[in-house]
Amino acid sequence: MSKRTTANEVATLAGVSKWTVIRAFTSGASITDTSRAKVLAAAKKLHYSPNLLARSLATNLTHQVAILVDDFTNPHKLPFLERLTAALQAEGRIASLININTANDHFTAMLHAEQRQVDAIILFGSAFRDDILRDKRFSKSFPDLYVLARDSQTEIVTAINCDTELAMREICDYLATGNYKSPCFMSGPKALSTALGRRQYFMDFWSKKLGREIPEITSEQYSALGGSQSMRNFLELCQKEKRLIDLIMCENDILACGAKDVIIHDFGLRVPEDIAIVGFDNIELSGAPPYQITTYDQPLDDMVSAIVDMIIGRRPKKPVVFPGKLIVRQSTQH
Amino acid sequence: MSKRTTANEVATLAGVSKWTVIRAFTSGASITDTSRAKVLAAAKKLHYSPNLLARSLATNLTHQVAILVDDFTNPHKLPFLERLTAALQAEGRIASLININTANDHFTAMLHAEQRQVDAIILFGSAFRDDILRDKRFSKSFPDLYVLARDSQTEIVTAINCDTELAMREICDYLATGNYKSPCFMSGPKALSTALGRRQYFMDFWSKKLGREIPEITSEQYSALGGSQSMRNFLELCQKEKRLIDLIMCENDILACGAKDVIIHDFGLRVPEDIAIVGFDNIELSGAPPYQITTYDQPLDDMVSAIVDMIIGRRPKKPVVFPGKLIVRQSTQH
DNA sequence: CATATTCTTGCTACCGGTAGCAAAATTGAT
DNA sequence: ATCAATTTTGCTACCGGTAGCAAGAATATG
Repeated sequence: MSKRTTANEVATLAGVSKWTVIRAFTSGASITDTSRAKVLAAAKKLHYSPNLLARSLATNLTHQVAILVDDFTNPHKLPFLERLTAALQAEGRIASLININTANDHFTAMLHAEQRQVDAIILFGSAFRDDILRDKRFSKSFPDLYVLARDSQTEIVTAINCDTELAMREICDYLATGNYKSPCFMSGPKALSTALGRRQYFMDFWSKKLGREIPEITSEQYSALGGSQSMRNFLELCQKEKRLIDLIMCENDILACGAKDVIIHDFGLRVPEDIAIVGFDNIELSGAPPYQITTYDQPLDDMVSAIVDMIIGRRPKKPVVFPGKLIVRQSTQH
Repeated sequence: MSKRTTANEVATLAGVSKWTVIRAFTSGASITDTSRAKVLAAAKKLHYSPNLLARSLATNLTHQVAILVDDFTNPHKLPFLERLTAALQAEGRIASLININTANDHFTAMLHAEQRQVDAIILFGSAFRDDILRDKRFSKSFPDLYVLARDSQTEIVTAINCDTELAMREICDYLATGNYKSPCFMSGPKALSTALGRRQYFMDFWSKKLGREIPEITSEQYSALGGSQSMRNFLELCQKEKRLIDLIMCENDILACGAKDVIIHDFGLRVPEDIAIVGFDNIELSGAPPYQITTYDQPLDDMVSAIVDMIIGRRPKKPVVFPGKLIVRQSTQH
């Protein structure tokens, strides 16, 4: 790669010192209009723009934010990424997307981000166990840590989330009006999904109401295929044991869509007459004609604004939850 | 943010010079095992790791790659991003995700990436008109430019794509065995989609075969909703004019899925008996039970490997196309 | 018009590394 | 043990900016 133009070169052409050049590119700097005009003309001619790398090194501020994602199968990630990048860019920040599915374990990925001096790290996925965050190999100079769309008990990270408690109460209270006898919950990859808290509330609510244990299904991953697979296994088991369920709540919409495919196409059952379905997230697909899943809309914009405001220091850095909105669709008409 | 440990501090603790510390962290550097051990022990104690920012400034190599995306509504983006980030990370590169939907126009976004000294810029979206890339404001020191999953006539960029010509020939030859009388093409946002070449081949093929113009529908954006909207408008027009179509090829799967929703649910038509549907990309959804769209599988891994190999210099930087694979599903059974 | 005040400009030192040369230390051959 | 060859280590200069001080220029005050 050929070298970029530097402030020194512009300075020579404009007949000033390099510091004057820099001042012309620093808002609020003390410089006369004459000098600035001279510099800007020279800069334009040479296609100069300040080297952000050098600036970052000197200021110890990169204006880069790392987003760590481990789950690319859930389409819900896309609108989040869209708004997050847009909001960060609007504040002059740039997002690095770090995939932590591969050999790169979480620790390595975070260390890598830290080596690049990012101003903040956003954990945006499902598999962040709190103990990983407590790794003693992390130095105290670690960038600010945020968890998006997930709860966390760790004081090291700041969790920005939809109000799970409220959401689940709204969902369960609504479902309670529907006379369901055999509800069931489908969670994502074990261990990880606990951080979502949705499962816990649902189980508690229904076991208390019905006075018995509520069955639980686990999906290997947050994807339609994962949801289909575990739904199929479970329904086969049900057939064998001659029992039935009449309601399934899935940890999120993409699992719910996968589950509905199997209920309808593999088992010829009706939704909601035989089995009602509830999801979470309100992804576009859940509203598509073949799915029509009752779900809960996460306040995406609020969450994104909050995290960005905290990162740029416009808002105190502390955990926050936002209320979402219950979306009732055909999958639970009663 | 508290400061990171520097090589100098480690040097003091280990009783060597800072250059020896650096050497301990540089593979292939000349250093005795004794010194390295001393340094590594001190480094561990102080949680030291080299500052990649400073390194980048000195070497003029950031190992950062910018991915510019303008279209977050197509779920096809997600698997691409997953593999791309994984492949880049495997080579020690990190990806910056730049959203160019917002006020940030393309030029600004590219300039921004250039200011951050990225080693390469990957244009991964649909709205990159070749004339934008020719902007004279770009200096010659601009990073390498790649276009992923799209063709380009500009010599400035290196296009990595699925073989459109071959793909469309396979699709059209297959469809030609099906006795369709009134085919129709749905493209994405005007102007932009021309670069995809899919439309052109399809139109040429069928207008030649049938000896008349083939109608074309345009969707405002690459999304299920966009596909639904334009399909609805078109079918309403068809009803009014008392004409019909029996085949629609959509520029990609997400449009096809949206189109199918409308055909089935809004108009009560059957697929494929009344209208057959073809998509492109082979996204997961196109294989889901309610959709079952005949499509064309893009060789994702080949494309990603190629672009990463070019970026790291393991493969000559020149345009390349890879063959994909026709996937016939229920939406075109004949 | 002289002097005090303010604004603008240039300067040194620094951010934390890298490159490559020179001195010091080690190794090997005689 | 001596000297040459090789390896290791430390050094200066540099990457392209920023911070903040001091000198110089412009403006305000008496």
